[in-house]
Amino acid sequence: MTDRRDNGGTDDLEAALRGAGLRITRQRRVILAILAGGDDHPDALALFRRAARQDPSISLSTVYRTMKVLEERGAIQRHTFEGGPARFEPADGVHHDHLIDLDSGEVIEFRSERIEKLQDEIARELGYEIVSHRLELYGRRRK
Amino acid sequence: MTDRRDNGGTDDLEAALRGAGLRITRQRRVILAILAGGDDHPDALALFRRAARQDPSISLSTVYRTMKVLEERGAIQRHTFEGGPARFEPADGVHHDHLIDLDSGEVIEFRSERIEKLQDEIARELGYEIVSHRLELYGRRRK
DNA sequence: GATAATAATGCAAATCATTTGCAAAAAGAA
DNA sequence: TTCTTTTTGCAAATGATTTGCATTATTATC
Repeated sequence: MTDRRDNGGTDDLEAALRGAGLRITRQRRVILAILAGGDDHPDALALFRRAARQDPSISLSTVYRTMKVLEERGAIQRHTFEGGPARFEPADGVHHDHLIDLDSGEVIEFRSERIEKLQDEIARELGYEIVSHRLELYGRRRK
Repeated sequence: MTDRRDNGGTDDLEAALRGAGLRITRQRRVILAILAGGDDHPDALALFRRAARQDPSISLSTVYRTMKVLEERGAIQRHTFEGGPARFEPADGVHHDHLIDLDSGEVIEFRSERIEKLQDEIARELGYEIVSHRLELYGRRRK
């Protein structure tokens, strides 16, 4: 059995993934724990570096491959903010949009029922059905 | 003097760019005309192919370089929709957001004063000042 | 219009983020 | 433990975009 320190509640996720036919490898377990543990939106390289601290043998390809699999299974969400590389966050189920701090790169999550509703209206008026959307605000702290 | 067929009103833009210290080269003139002429959102390669029809000597690097310069001067806008390469559109001055048809790749422009206002409110509440934003709806035609 | 100074071009090579082929290693089922 | 199949690490490939450099073209000037 692996160690029993708090893993941020990844056990059930692991079970779900295993149930979906995925193998829970040492590297996947490490990555899952990092995702569940952090509250930021790391990119593949950041994830790789953090993972490498726990398991120096892990490779960047594995991080990318794992991200792809997790995304397909709906376990994480991938965001590609202006400019930079893709950044990931565990899918908590509740949809939200993002405000990116242009100075620090920090990502703040928010949610607006009213905006969501307006988006639907607009799409409908144009004869479309929304499959997904992306709303990102880029700004700086007001002093 | 070059030919005098309709150029979609690029003359004033050319003048403005020249005034900003830019040289209006044969290739830039071609690219400008294409941008002004089409009402879609072509990517660099599409732009390159269209330009090559009028001037086979043009290179893809020049297209990229021109896009960068035009963007810096505010003459065009660059959009990077999910997945694909950057796509460009002449900056008409009026801000708008985009609805991308997932089946055809077609881009429909729209504008919602109410959404803009809500975005400002949200940013303000979070202690931020919006510098730019991006709102993209991805959907399919409702049948 | 000729000329000089400087910006822009084409090409190939470089870069960045990400993906992929492949042989070796590990996971899960039996 | 054994077998089958997935996953891994590594290196090489990819796709989009950028860049170095020698050459060419544009524009201000005479």
